Amino acid sequence: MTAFPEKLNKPYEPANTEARIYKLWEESGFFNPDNLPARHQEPFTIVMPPPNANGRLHAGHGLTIALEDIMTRYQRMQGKKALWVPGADHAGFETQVVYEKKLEKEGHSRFKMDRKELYDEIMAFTLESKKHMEADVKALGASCDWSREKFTLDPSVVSEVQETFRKLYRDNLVYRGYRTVNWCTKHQTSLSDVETETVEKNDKLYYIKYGPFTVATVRPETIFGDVAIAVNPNDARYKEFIGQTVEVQHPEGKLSLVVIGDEEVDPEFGTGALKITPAHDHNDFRMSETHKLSRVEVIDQFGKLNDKTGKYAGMKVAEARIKVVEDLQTLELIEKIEDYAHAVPTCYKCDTTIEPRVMPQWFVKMAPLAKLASDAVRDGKIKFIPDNFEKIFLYWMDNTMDWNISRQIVWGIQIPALVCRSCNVGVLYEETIEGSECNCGGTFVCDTDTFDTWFSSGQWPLLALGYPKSQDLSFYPTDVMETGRDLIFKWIPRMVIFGLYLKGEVPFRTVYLHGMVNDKHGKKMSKSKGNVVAPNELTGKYGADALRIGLVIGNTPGNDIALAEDKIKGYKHFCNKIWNASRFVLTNTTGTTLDTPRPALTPRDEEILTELNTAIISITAHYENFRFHLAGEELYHYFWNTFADIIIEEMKPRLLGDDEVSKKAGEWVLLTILVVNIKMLHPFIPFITEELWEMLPKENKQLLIIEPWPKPF
RNA sequence: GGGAGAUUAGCUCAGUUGGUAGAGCAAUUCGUUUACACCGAAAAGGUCAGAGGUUCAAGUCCUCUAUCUCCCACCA
Repeated sequence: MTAFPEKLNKPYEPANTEARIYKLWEESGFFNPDNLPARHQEPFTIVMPPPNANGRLHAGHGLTIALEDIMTRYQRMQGKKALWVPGADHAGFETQVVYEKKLEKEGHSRFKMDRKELYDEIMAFTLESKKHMEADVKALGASCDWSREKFTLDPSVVSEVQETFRKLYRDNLVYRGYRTVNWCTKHQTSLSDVETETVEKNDKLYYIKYGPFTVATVRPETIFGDVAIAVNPNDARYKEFIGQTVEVQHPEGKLSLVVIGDEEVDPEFGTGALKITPAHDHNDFRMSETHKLSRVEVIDQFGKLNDKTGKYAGMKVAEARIKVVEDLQTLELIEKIEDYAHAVPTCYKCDTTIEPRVMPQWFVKMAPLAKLASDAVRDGKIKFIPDNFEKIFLYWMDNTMDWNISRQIVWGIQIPALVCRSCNVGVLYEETIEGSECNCGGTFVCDTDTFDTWFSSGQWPLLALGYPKSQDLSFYPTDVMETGRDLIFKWIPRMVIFGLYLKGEVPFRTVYLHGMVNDKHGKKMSKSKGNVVAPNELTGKYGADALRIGLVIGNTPGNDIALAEDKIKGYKHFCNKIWNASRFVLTNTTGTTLDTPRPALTPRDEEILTELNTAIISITAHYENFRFHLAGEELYHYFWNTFADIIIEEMKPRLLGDDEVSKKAGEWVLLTILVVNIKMLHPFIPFITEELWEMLPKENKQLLIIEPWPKPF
């Protein structure tokens, strides 16, 4: 009856079993909900946040995969029609940056390459990297349905994303605006607000004598683009000047500037008088709209001063600033210079200071869409775990600005639009033909810009389920969106908005946000610090099971986790404990199988079963309420400290004794507890539990992955 | 300038609805008991940041303070 002992070699070696078990699952087809037994009716759906296809998985992905697989496996065993859709993200700007670095190393530059050539090269690179990423996901034991895998550049996805743009355009929710955008002078593209990072900088605040005023500025080099001086309308010092035109001097000549009164000017700051440069400052730009001011561009796309600046033309901003200040000092126009600490937006990828530029770009009108999302959340249609993220979400939705969705890079989904070469107006590609004439007399040409990555990934829950036609939309709205807490702004709001806008339903009912996975001292992992721990190294060393349970236990939602290798090692010991306890039970209960009816039990046996029931109820409740760290901990302690240390030890004399009745009862109790534990541990440590399940004595046994969840006895 | 989180054993962290503190790792002592030394047994270790308050009862709820971390922010 027992074919197992040879297999139960000691100690447990994950490397020998994981690949084999994963293959077994894949071949069973049970990752695909369509193949599950008929009793699995009610859907449970998670759409995987698509990892970037440009590299391998990092530790944060490990936690994502672990948590989502725990949820999926649990719900599958609970009899749900469980679907977990995997994916891969082309990650537009991110990938382009990765590839540019590669080109730089090889002495190339994307700016010297043909569009198509560059796109094809990045595509080849991405598709190759994608394979490694997928292998990492599989190595972690992810029970996702690979037959439904989507890539954000699949043709069907691309056309649907473009269709969404057309719909927004027709609904007057997307427009081509001529506004200041966040321009990265290194990467030569605009960036959305969430793609910039503000860093504290110590600069100087220059007080410049400016006609009858003294103005305070950190950017004297933009003086050539000044069109006005702004003061607060209630400021008694300057009131009389409002509406007048004053003459001011700068190193290259004189300017006539109108004095405007604007409530936004803080009389307390600096001198209370402010120079207005609409082409190079977000705030000044807005005032220029209110007061109908002209805009004079003096800095070009490379961050150099242009020919409107006389002798400064061609200088970079930093250099020009020094020169202009020197020359102003010579002219005795600098009143004083103060040290000034302030926050400056930079490109989140290269730290280059963002140069605000006025450019024609596509924008999504956020206010009406954000309202859809915040209303849905206020109505309780989406639950946040932990719940304080609801407040953060709502604050952001109530204070949103229009979203710049056009990027001047080739790697991404092209915007289906035509723009006029002379007046820069934009129209839909399908409505107007390339080369036709604009009302202004100019010619329409294809817009070469691509979408912000978050424009496509924002539609991910729908796209992953084959929107708009697929039958898989019966899985929408999905149950859980599990992702890193850093995506609360970048990604979550866009998905809620697009879900509601396109389908009229929220994309998910629960948002579960995990914290960042840091190094063992709680410090952020980074390549430069050399403290990066990759999941594939840890799975190789300790096994995927140990990594999974080690990542989840002791980690509460929303809070960061310190990933100590010793901890993972500790859980490898736990796996070994399970292995050995199972070995003992299996070799000492050969007279009993899982099909043996419940024998007469001793009072102590009944007590043990009552205790087991309590554990089942408690652990199941933890699973149901997303308290996976508690489920894991309780399983750990029940198995080790109660089952192995007490119950098994207590049973030894009975198993070795002559009382056959007592022996049979003991065998039955041990096997029963073992099976319940193997099942309840399965979502955390799927490989070792499936391997052990395979060795359990039972008639007509199927895979553990579809075994029903244990119920109290 | 706003907001969130954290402050519990040497280290990293749990502690779900309030009921006299827990885990992993580390450290101590003992034990080669035929599942497991990737083990077992035993012991040690914390005025739960501080101060008030509510309560029969507070690590857990309320207020304030201190320190740290992170996020958001177009006062030049």
